[in-house]
Amino acid sequence: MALSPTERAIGLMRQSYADQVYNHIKAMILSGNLRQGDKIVEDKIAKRFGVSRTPIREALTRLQLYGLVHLQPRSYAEVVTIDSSEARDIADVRFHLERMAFGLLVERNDAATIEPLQRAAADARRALDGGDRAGYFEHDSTFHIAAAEGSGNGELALLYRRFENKVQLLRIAQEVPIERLEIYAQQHFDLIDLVVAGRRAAVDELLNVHIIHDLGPRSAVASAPGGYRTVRDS
Amino acid sequence: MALSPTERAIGLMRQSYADQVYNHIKAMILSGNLRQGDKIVEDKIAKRFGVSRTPIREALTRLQLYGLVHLQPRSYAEVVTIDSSEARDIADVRFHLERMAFGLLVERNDAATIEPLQRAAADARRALDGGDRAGYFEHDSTFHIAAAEGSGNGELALLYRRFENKVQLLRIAQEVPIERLEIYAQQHFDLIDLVVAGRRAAVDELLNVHIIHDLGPRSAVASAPGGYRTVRDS
DNA sequence: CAATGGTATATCGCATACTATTTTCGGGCA
DNA sequence: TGCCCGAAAATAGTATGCGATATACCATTG
Repeated sequence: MALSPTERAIGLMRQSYADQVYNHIKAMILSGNLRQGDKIVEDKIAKRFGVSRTPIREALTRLQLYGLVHLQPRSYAEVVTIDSSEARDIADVRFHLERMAFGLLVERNDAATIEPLQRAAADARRALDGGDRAGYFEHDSTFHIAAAEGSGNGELALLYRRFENKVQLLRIAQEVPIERLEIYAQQHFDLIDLVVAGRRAAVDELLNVHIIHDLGPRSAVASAPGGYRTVRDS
Repeated sequence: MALSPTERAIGLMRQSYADQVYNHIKAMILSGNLRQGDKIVEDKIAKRFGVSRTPIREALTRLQLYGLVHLQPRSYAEVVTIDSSEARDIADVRFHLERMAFGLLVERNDAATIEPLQRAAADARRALDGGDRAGYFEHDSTFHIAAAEGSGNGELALLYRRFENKVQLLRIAQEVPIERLEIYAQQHFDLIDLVVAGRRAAVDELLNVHIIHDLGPRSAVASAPGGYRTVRDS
């Protein structure tokens, strides 16, 4: 894994080993190659990547702070396991963060800001039509992250991007049936339409449906008049 | 800083050096001993603490992820500087997180959950009366963290505790005049009263005033009927 | 005197080695 | 047979050293 002469000659600043390892392990977790509860041993990974434990440890520290791995002091690390109660909590927090993001999107009412959402929504549908489940999840993430980014609030974007890791982990574990994914894919378009129409209350309601879906009752937003039924009914 | 025989004999599991250093630097930043933009050099800190750079680096990595320091690759680290635009963003995000927390508190309507808030509010007032500015900030933090903890949503509590670091950093930097702190201290009690009274809309409005205060216009929550004027007017 | 370039210094990134703790596992004992 | 204990293995925590890169400083030139 040492730097090749070519790489050095080109001189483009490569990522640090810690960065690369971080991205790789994260991808392994979020793609399901590493499952919840799987043991992670620094030495093993170090040998696998051909680097020392030092950058591995840094990567694991970051993964811990992003909530993807659990570091047991003096013992080994594990991929976090999310029980159903935590899943509820995550969905609730996510709902509130996204409500903020979409609220700002409605206020901005800017076509250029919406464009990445449309692209992601379209990509997600295409992936689903092609039976590419992992691809769908990818674009689903992109859609929601684009909303946070488009809000214009950098802190929200930052917070959401981090939080989204856990959401993705959850998505993997839940094994949602394909028919439900179809519904989600459609709701992305519906959300965009409602944002463009400036129907803030309806956006909130649909977001609640989209995010909390069937995790059971708790913390629903109060139903607003003129809520979400079929889109384009206004 | 090596472990004394006594410490080892007692056998109480001490924190790792990395933990201790993390806590110490964090405290230095949040107490104003380290100011925004101050240079942080691993080797210097290592020598100061009498440990090697390894645990220092781990601590700095964590501080970076909590948004308190900025790590410049291959160069030295700095305490983050928050400009006024970021300050706005932070306040906005904080408002939305706290609105969620207090909303759940209202729903729970549980005296035992409220108790820590009352204690923190009282402590804050006492500190302020005693002219203990740092003490006030401490208890102010405790109050809001207690709200997040009391929400019953573990993820929210986690997220908020992390986010609160930046809020505290901001508090230090802003040098809010003492008269304003007086107002904040009172608002803590008002918030509790509104929560107990179950007046959710009024809680939202007061939270907005309490958190966004005078940072300029943006993202205010819609004023609800029967909003916040003087407390106990219901 | 300002701008530019080059060299010295400061500082980090990573590898390696050692230590301390935890975990595992097998054998003796009730 | 089941359990406890101890030794061995596994594993993380920390120290140290070297090499790479960024920063700072100074000289040279226009």
